[in-house]
Amino acid sequence: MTLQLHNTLTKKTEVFAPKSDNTVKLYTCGPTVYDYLHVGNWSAYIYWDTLVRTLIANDFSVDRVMNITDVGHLVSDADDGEDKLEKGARREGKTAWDVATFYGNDFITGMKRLNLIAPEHITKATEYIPQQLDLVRKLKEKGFTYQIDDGIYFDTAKFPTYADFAGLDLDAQQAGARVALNEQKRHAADFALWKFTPAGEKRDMEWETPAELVEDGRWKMEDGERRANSHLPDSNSQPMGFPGWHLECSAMAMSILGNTLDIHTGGIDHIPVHHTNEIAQSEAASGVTFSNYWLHNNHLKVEGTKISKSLSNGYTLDTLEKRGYSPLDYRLFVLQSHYRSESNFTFENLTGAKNRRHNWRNIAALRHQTHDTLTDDSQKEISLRAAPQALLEALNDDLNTPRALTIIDQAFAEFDGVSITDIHQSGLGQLLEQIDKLLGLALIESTPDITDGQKQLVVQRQRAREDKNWTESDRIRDELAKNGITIRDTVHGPIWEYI
RNA sequence: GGCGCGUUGACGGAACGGUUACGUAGAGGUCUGCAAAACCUUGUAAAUGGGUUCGACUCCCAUACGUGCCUCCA
Repeated sequence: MTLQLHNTLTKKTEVFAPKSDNTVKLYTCGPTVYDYLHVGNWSAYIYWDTLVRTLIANDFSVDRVMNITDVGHLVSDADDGEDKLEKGARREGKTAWDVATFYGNDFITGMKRLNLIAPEHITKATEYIPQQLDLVRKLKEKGFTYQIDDGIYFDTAKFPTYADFAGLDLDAQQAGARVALNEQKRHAADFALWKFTPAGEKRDMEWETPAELVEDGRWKMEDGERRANSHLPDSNSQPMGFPGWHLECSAMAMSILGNTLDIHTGGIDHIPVHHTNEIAQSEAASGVTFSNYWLHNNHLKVEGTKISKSLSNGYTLDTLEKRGYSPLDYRLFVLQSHYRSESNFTFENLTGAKNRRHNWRNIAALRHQTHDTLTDDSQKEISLRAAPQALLEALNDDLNTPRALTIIDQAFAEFDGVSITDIHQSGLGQLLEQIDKLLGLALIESTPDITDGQKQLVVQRQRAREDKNWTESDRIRDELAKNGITIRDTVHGPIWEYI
């Protein structure tokens, strides 16, 4: 089965093929780094990591850009539209630059903890200001922009297919809007490409607005005074400004990957605004399709409700670890749900995933305790041998991770009650490699062999048991337990496991 | 107010117009030096009400509940 993906653009599940050659140009909307990422944020990156791994397993090479939004993303419910980074800086008594660096680094570290493959390009919005200004320039030249007091806006009416991607009914939305619109905007859906720093303010992050982008006379008043209610600064200075949030993704994606991407991924919440705007500004500038496939992950709820600051339910990786869960336990938890389904996080559910991973690790440890059997061409272990391919097929079916986990359970179930000498070492090893390759669970890395000394103890304990020297055998068992090893006594002999 | 999505057993969660999903947890039993594991058995899931069909968890309609978006929010 070839790879099929559900494409938001066509609303269908389609066979995937990159536009040209074998390289997949992939763009993933990254985080805004004004705070720690919570479990909901991470779930998206786990799903897109699975996409990358599936592409690689299908012999594609992947050229991937992920942005880090470190400027321009405005907070909600604020008519003055404060920048999240600037707000975070005030909260912590730092500059916006410090805040962005701190949480940006935490994001990179978190990716490693979750065993996520690093994108080829991780780009910060602040490092692509010239490219973003170029895009504004191009849009202005083509007549897609207009300027009002607080910035340069994209005129959605000039882009007739604006509402198509999300299936929006713009008139109905405008009629039912809850918040007063910016009176100067021509349409409610118009969005800022470039915002001017409000008059009298000094932002941590701001750049000079190139003169040719600013409509003449808008900020230079004849009498030298700035216009009433204007955000523009005094007459003699060039207006300072910063990019609108949507602009960065288009600018970075196109300047690195070219005008047309193969796949663009992001959260389901981005469909009506952010991705709609990306498409509009990108295609207006380039004249070609921005991305051939769009993939969207559904949201994770926590204890049945939306993750929100006020509920303090946005658990971080650190919170999970303090409660005794590895990031990989969380990774397995996320994979239990399909990326397009809404899922629910509870610690009870996370415990289920943790126990499942623990059981899997002990299956993985069997490879240290068995050997290739000479007569391995028996009828046994049929699904063990078929499992690596079945696993890939499950993921090729629109990243069906829940089915992939079932396949693993069924393959592992063949070891139940089987003599350890009947387990085919290389067959098990190949399956483990495939699991780690596709699902990033690090089963091999997290299951080291025990030491020679510990192996000796296992043998000694077995001898003591055969001599019915229970005191000695229990003593050895306790000693092993101190090192995190336990023994299962089976009819076929002892098997060690991690506690 | 407008537009959309969802509702599967204790919990999580798939597939499928007719066959045990699977996992985690629970109960009973077998086995066992003890323990653990393993093995066997077990609970009679599809929000509610209609409809289509030989047959629906699966298709259609309605209701209830939950939830998302409509702002430069995400």
